[in-house]
Amino acid sequence: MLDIKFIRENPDTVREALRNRQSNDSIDDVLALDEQRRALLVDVESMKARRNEVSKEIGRTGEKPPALIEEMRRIGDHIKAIDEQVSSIEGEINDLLLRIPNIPHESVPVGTGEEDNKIERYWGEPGEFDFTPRPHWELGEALDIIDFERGAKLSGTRFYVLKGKGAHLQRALISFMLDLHIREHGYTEVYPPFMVKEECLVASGNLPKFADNLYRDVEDDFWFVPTAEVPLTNLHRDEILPPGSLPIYYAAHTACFRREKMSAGKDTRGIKRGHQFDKVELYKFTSPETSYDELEKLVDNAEEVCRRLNLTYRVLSLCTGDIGFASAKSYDIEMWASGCKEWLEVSSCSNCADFQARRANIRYRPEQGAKPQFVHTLNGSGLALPRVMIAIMENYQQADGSIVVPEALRPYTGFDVIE
RNA sequence: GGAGGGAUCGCAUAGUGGUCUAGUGCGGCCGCCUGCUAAGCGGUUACCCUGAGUGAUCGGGGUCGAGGGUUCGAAUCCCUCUCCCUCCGCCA
Repeated sequence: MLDIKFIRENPDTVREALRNRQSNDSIDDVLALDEQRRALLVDVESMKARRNEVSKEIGRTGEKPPALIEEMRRIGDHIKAIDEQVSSIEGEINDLLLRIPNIPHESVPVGTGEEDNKIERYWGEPGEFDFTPRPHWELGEALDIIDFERGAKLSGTRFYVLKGKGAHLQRALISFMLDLHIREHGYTEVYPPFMVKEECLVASGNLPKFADNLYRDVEDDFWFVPTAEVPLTNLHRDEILPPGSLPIYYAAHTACFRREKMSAGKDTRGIKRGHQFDKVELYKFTSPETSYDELEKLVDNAEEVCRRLNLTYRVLSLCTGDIGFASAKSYDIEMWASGCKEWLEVSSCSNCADFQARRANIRYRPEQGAKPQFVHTLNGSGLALPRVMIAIMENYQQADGSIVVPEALRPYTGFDVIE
């Protein structure tokens, strides 16, 4: 969330940021409430000061003049009443702040939607085929490595079963990606819970606004993670990291669970958008000074996966109208898929600056004795499994319907071709 | 799921209604002393909100797991919750 002090002091900057995001949010209410709150505080705190003074005096002397006790009783009632007002106003302020999106970084292109995203670079060429390349759902069924029918039997629409070499290929990809990031890019592997408490999703920015894309267990207040970003953000919640601890790099493989209600009917074919999918996530805690450099490195770490797999991709810088709620700046990586002939989003890499850190109360001490500051948090997929599976299947397919396994994965699969 | 015990300043502990402005030890930091180191001595040691000031700063409020309650006054008494530990049950 945004700092109320920053909003108070820079209302026009915030309003412009909201406009650029195509957001209807207003900061007028929050500013008015903030002013009310501070006025009440001045009032109630002077009463508390008086009460403390008298209590101390009674303690010291042991005398209890009835008139004074009577005054204190009245002051006590006033304090209680105003405290209740303050906490109710603080609740309102907080509710409002939690729904205001992050301010885009100055380097983010201004635009209204997807069409204004800026293409930063391309890598590789769309493959040439001397036959008509088939979409992955046809290949997957023919090779008996994806079972859509039984997936639906078990769990309904948007579920599938990976089988045989299909399941093995995904597992190989996961190990390959994790090993790359851990051995060569300096990340620490993390295996987090897949179910977390509500407060974790507030900290990450998924709640209160995006509850309709989340699965939950009401009885025990467990929410299924929509991405490993959620538990990773919360790893250091309510901590002050000691000097010298930044940057911290984490990589985690988890399943991700999403309702995808908003996009009902969209992308129902194949494995592009399921309710459950696996992802290797990259996450960084950094100082504010380095976070934008760290974002570039993070994107490059994710791109390296594409390059090692020899899969054609492009990188987009998302415009103000398209970046996520918590993000100050985001790059998407899209892989070309020859069968369905589209660019598939396999990674979204974001610098959330101090937006999540403020919600999660994650700070660091720049040096011994210095004041704590909010860290910057960054996240990016490295990468999302199903769409990489699609790209491999469709781009590495042969005329006979078999699929060649990318060189880099063979140590992990033990087979060179799926046929 | 049942029974019991616990949560205090970075760590360890003291504190059972007012002199707690939370003590002490360890660790950390600064200084002194001493050829060096160690020891010793002295000082220091959290976070949030808010008011005044251009500012270094100064004042006020709050925080003893969280939230409520009793009281003029709560680390301390009462209630609810969370987490940890021990035992029993169940279980991969």
